[in-house]
Amino acid sequence: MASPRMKTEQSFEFGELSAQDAMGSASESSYGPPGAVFGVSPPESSPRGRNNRRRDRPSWVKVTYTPYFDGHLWRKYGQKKIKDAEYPRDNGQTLNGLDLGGLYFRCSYRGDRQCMASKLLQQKNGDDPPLYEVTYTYEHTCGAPPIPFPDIVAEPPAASAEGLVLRFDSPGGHGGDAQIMQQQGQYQQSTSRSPFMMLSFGSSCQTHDQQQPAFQSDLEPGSSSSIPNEGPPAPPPANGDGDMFPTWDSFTYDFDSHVHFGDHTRLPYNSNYGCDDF
DNA sequence: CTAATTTGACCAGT
DNA sequence: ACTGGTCAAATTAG
Repeated sequence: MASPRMKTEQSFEFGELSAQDAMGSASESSYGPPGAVFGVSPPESSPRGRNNRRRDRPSWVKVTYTPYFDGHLWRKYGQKKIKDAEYPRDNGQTLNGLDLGGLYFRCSYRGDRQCMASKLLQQKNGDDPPLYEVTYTYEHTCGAPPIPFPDIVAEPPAASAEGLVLRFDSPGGHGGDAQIMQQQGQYQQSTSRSPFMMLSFGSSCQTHDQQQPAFQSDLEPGSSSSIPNEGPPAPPPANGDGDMFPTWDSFTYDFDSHVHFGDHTRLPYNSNYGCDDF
């Protein structure tokens, strides 16, 4: 074959979406595009850009400490050193000795469900617990509900302590709480392959039924953001079934005392395996 | 063996 | 022309 590249990408257009979340400040973040319109036609047209100009693509930014834990399974499909990126990635570490400023991920179900959700990770600062800016593009159309995860409470190292204490509180009492002492720039790596931070918790992943038609998200329990998607904004905590968490992607950063982010996910993008393993 | 990750190249958008 | 974003082949890990 002489066709080296055959790309079949998205092609629907959106009005205009810009990152209005956690812009430069880790005060709040949302997983779902604040004003995005979902449920658009599937991709089927110009291969790589045409109707879906980069500018027209729905995207929203999220600042988090756990870019890899957002409740969805991602597959890395590329990385690029962004010119403006000052920080390569994890605590100054490089991937295979490579300095990169952006990691590109796409939904693992893209091939199966034509889910074109993707995200771009960019380290925001070089702090000890590096802050990442995650630029999400397109909503998840795979229908895969975000994987429940306990709330994470990151407390800054004590006056004399050097480690970072991460507390995983389970909202619904899923028995998912653990304390991880993170030593200076020493994340626990699961596999020799994944250069990213991986934390192991003893939380049991719930068998998330596929009742969720489509992934939902909300900013905060208090602010009823209007997501023109469907269904009410994340219902109360997993009181009964535990389908979803209230603040799935809410994340509050308190420099005053501690970091609070309900950014839950289960496993690193490392694999496709869902919670069925737990 | 299968699947995911890595890496360089290519293409599109700005 | 440059940068960013995506793909696809190769490699590695599980």
